[in-house]
Amino acid sequence: MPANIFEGLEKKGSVFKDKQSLDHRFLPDNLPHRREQIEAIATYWLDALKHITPSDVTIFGKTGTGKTAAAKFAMNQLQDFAADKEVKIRTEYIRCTDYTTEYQVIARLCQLMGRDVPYRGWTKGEVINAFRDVLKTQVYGKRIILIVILDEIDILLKNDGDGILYTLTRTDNVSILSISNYVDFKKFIKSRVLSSFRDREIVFPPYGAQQLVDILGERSELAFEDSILESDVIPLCAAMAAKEEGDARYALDLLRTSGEIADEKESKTIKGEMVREAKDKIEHNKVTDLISTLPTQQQRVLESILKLTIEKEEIISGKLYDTYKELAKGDTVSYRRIFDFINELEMLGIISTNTISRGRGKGRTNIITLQCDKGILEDALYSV
DNA sequence: GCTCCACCGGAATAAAAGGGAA
DNA sequence: TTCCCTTTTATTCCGGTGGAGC
Repeated sequence: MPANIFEGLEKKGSVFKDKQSLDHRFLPDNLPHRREQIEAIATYWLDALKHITPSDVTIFGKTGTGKTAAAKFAMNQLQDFAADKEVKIRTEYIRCTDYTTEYQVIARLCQLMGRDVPYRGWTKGEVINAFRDVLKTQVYGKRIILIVILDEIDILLKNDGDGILYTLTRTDNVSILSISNYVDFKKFIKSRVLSSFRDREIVFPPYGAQQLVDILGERSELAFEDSILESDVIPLCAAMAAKEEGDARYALDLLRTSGEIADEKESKTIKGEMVREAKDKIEHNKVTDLISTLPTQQQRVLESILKLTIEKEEIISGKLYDTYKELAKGDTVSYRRIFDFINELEMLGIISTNTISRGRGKGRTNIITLQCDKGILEDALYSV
């Protein structure tokens, strides 16, 4: 009987020196090709050091363009710089996928600033009052300045309306840095709020293949020992990610997964073919994870879509609902609900829809197409 | 008992584009 | 050919219900 099971596994060795630096949440000391954007943020925030509430700032850009990293980077720099100055600046980061309503965000802010607030039971007004009360705290004889980063704000606005912006913009020592994936997220903001939300916009363009190579290069120095990577690995990861709209997160994922595959195969080096393998694996995991967290009814909808796709039927919304009713056997929700599900599935990128009109007498319809691999979906759906 | 909020569905309204009138 | 009409469904609006934390 061998000793501890971990002992044997630990001895196996690994291509990684520091795997964490390939995590997309890892914040490196240097963000290649984002200096301009970070400086732009810093310029707007300069006011805070003079004790003026900075303008609100909005960052746009697709997934994996470094928005969150740049914002956090700027935030840390500001904190460092302000530390020994006679000005009290607080910066708080909130991801709106974790705090999905105005109430939750405000309550979270109170918590972060040391005021305990219950999750439920209080009215929205009470929480807002508590929040404003905390902000009255004076340091060096002046009020503190609060900079709130609202990451993925489009989710919050879509879910809960623009109340959060209304509240925050009307609190005078608060500045908002919002991060959005979509340029048109302002359509969720009503004009009465928009007038007080005078934001400066910063756009984060997708990374090009060469820029991705630079990023991966820096990270791989942290993550791997020398001469682990074969020369074509990084360019391959970069090229694949560049195709995915310049998504650096995806590029890092590819590199990390390739490394894991190398470990599994007990290979001393990472080869180009492993990147291709990694690509399939990531796709597979993404879909499987996503689907396992979906509510039952939504899975049924997806099942219906899969069934119709396999039968090579053109999927229109009416037919989809029929199929769904068949599959769900009585335990159904209304078409109204399915409509929302379809939207959510589209947001997740599993399906895509195209509404067309068939002309006079035939009306409108939605054509739905599956965006992910049939086989992967089938596995994910029936393996749970 | 109060509030928030996720989930739900009915009803009203908007939209697209082929068909048919001019 | 042009332009408006029709149809059917997409989409929005809005209010109800019930569980959960307090």
